[in-house]
Amino acid sequence: MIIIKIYEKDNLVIIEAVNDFNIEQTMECGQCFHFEKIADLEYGVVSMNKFIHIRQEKDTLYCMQTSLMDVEGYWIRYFDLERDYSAIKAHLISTDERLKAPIEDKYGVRILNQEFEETLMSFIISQNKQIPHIKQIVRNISKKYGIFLGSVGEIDFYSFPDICALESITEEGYKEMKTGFRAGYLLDASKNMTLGMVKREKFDNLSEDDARKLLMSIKGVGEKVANCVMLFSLGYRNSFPVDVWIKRIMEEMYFDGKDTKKEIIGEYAKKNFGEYGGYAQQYLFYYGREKNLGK
DNA sequence: ATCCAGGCCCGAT
DNA sequence: ATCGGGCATGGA
Repeated sequence: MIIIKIYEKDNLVIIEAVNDFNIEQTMECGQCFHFEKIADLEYGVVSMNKFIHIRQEKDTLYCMQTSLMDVEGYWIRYFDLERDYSAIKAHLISTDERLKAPIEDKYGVRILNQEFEETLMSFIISQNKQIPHIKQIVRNISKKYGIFLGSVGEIDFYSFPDICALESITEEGYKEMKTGFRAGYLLDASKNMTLGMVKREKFDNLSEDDARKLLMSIKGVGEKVANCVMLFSLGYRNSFPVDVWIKRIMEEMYFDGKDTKKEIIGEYAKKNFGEYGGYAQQYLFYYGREKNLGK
């Protein structure tokens, strides 16, 4: 049972008694590309035409440039603060001792509930790119096609274009955003969304396999991107994306350092981590990437 | 300079 | 079914 206290004071929204949460770990672990670090444990975050300026001190979150309504109605769920991560972590460690170090080191990671459209577009952009480049492209697209939401010092924040705004972007437009060969993929994704073949509501009652199949009907969306979208925006917390990093990390930790196909790694995760696969993946990914595991 | 990045498509076996 | 080359762009 999770009990957090939310109230308004001096033009701030304060969230108290938050456990298993670290704003830096949650933002920097690689699941999200639309935020800026302001200072230690202080971030500006954009999602769904909303902006929040948030600072953490121990188990208290100070929310600025937002409202009580948005914190209660949107950000609590965005940061996944209503979920009992102590139980999740205890379960994972009890099923696999090897997860203990990653989980204890990255104790404050939470899987965000991100907006579907932006997440899909962002992870299409992510292929064959490094995280800073991905952030830069998302920033550029938002600045050109989104809406100004606010600023902190010199840093301006813009919304990622909604479906309506996406409709106006051509393949040339995406290329101007330096998306390279992904421009055609992005166009196909936005067409699928504006024409209604792929939209958020369609996933409400879809099995994991059907959801993945639907996402992969978009050109430029393979298994890895589909799994990321499912995990980070559609609530499929069992989804275990296997990228080059997770492949290396899993080979080192679970396959005796031997070259192993992504498919085999995915099957291993499904069998051993089950419903908690997504959490395991994120602890392993963040921990392993920072420690350069397998390289 | 060469290599590679939170991959995927496509054509050749 | 599986494998490898190619792909835009930018940083190490």
